Amino acid sequence: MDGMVDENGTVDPLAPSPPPVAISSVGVVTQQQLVASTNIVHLTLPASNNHAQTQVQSVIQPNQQSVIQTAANIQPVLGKGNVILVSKPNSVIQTPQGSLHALQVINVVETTASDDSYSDDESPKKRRDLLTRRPSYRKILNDLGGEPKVEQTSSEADSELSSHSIPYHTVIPAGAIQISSGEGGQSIHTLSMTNSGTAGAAIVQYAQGQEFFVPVMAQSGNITSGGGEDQARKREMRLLKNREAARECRRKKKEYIKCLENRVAVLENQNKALIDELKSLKELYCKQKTE
DNA sequence: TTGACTCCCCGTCAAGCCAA
DNA sequence: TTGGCTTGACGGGGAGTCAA
Repeated sequence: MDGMVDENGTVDPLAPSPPPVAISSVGVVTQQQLVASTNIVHLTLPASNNHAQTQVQSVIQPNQQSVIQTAANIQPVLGKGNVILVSKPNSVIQTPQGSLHALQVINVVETTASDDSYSDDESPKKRRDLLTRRPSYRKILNDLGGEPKVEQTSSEADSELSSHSIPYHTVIPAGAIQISSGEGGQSIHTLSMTNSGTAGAAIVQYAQGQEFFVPVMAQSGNITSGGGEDQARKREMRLLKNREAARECRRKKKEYIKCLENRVAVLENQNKALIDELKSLKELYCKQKTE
């Protein structure tokens, strides 16, 4: 993960917690996106004190205390008595300088069944289901809060996909259309539909810098002349949709793997912190014993 | 330069899941 | 029950690397 520091951070969980802070004192750290009911916390620290805007992301365990790791450059921002609010009580923020920042809990929305992928108290039925088939990446990522845009408007999807040069198709009504690509709407293509006289629609598939591909989508019994052609078109449609679905699925899978890797990093640091704590407690105990 | 190897991405198929 | 969606599995192709 960008900006995540794995090894430098140490946590002192025994550090005294500051008294509860009024919510009004939180102004310096802006929560741009804090999904209290999910496991991922996105924070954007505002550009201040000559610091560029900084993003923090952490995976919060559903039923555990959690650790938020930060990059080195946001330590000055975090170190001035600011409070980051998360929905999980008793969590800690881990920074390369080893500072501990107490967290105050606000707006707690308890996780519900959306956490069933990882929660400890799964019903036997759910557990059985998980053994037979994994939940979809879309569901997992929605649960994690990493993919809030389940329903995209077509324009959003257009801009996102075109910006990544992903081949993309869309179903459009019959008639002439204009498609713009690039910022500011330059490079506008006008496309006349070959089936504009029919009631059918067409599928437009395009990618940045590529030619248009405009197959005609057959309305059942409308254009086709025989069952064989109809079946061939149906197959073509199915393949086209599945192609898109596979692409999307792979994207989700990569995102899911990234989330898991983040979680591993967080847990490793948490484990390291707990080991350190145990060590220091042992030392303290031995010291007191000898006195 | 070339062949072997690896990695990544893609398209397709098939099976399971799920909402209507 | 069924049609559409999701995803694991499989194979192919392109790009990069490395030793011969």
